[in-house]
Amino acid sequence: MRAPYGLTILDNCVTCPVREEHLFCNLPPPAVKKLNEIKSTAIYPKSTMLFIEGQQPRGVFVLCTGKAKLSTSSSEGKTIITKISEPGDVLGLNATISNHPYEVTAEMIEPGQANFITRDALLQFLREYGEVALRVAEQLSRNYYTAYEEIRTLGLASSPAEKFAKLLLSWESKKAGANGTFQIRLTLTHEEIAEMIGTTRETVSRLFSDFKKKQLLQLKGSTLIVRNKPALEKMVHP
Amino acid sequence: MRAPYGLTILDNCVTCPVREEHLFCNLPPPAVKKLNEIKSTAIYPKSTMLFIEGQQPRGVFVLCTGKAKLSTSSSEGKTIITKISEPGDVLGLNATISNHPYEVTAEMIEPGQANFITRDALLQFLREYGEVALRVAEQLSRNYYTAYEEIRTLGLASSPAEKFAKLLLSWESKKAGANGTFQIRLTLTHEEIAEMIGTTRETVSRLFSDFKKKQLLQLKGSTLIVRNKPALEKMVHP
DNA sequence: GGTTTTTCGTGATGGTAATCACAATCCCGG
DNA sequence: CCGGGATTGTGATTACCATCACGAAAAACC
Repeated sequence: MRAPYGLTILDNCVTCPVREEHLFCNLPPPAVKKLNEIKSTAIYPKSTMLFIEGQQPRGVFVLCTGKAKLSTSSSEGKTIITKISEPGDVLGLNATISNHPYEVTAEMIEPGQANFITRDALLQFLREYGEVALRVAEQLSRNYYTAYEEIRTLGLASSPAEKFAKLLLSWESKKAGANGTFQIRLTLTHEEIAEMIGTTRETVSRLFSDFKKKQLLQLKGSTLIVRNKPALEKMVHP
Repeated sequence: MRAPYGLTILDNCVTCPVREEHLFCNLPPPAVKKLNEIKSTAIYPKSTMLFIEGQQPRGVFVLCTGKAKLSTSSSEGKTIITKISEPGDVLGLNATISNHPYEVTAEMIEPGQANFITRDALLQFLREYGEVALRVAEQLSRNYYTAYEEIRTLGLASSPAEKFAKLLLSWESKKAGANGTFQIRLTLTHEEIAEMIGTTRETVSRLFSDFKKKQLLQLKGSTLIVRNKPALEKMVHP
């Protein structure tokens, strides 16, 4: 079974091959069966807008492969990226549950597969499987904490350098490293990084230069190597 | 029945004399009865810390009278106020439900009465009355949207003046006004306003001067009169 | 009522990062 | 392999606001 863009469709993708803390993982078999009935799977190319800030919620997307960026914009075109979603994440949950307009725009930045579940089907499903509703509440709560962390970053950090350091550190978990060193694949542009920490593209460029000069950082192709994690941590809590 | 600080204790305060959208209002009588059994009512003087950021959640406070400010601080002492809570608000719900540490500090800024419900009792109560659990999910979702609005304010507004205008406008709902004019009681210090919009006390002082000079604002004692709402709106969406 | 503490107004100064501008590079598609 | 749009590096300039500093005013406290 071949899909466009050279990606293979995963059949059992609602219960993605992902970590167990995710919303639809480790469910009782009947719930999984039902989920598979109401989902619709598709492959989305890069730059696809899954949904746009302000739209009435149609339902949720469960990301199986690829990445999506969540952002919100002002009328003047200024944009902040609030999250880079990864496989296993559920997009649009808040809006769908509360029936408020989507509060963010979700755009694929790496092509990938996602399952869509309509609002009606999801609500019906939740009514049927109460234990999943509880998981939803927990997920909403986690979203809330993420939002709060963003508030702390934007409101409490005093300089772009501090926010940049914080962002770098937040990337560590992905690939556990050793003695104060870790590396990750850098898939974001400077522009996008700027939108994540509320500064300008030029400032991000200069931050990269500075951090390289200070031996905090190293760039090999698209692999970013953090060489001095303790120093970054000192910048965040000065 | 007299309480300290010249306030009268309201007996039926879980179902406060407040608007209907609140968490514990319009419940079926048995639920109300149960609530009255598990709550404990007290009057808190000004400056009381109901709970502090980072503490393990003990339970929720339902504010009946008075006001509380919710804030979060960095290690260097910089503080942002994320919300001024009013009668009817439920404080500490997210932390209590998810059993994460309180993400904010709640401090009374006007003395008032609140009902405390321990975490265990609340969870037990929610298990017993499923329909209330749904209300909780909705409340969590509302909290999330509030947090998101804060992110937009901190991340997208370009100048302190814009944030200040936005804050003033957000105060309108309290007392519906007429033709582009409304007034409110101003109970916050300049310092606190600064912490709400992420700037300094001095800048807030200067903003008040500027806005008065531009006829946007007027101050009579502690009553703040907004004289030109359209102009403020133009500042927010330039 | 007088004293202390908190809050407020306003000037002077400097640093920092936004803005503008343009060249260099990278990267993808044909 | 080549061309063109996207991305990145970096200098020069400037505006804006944080910071410091201090006195005045207001509020809280005995």
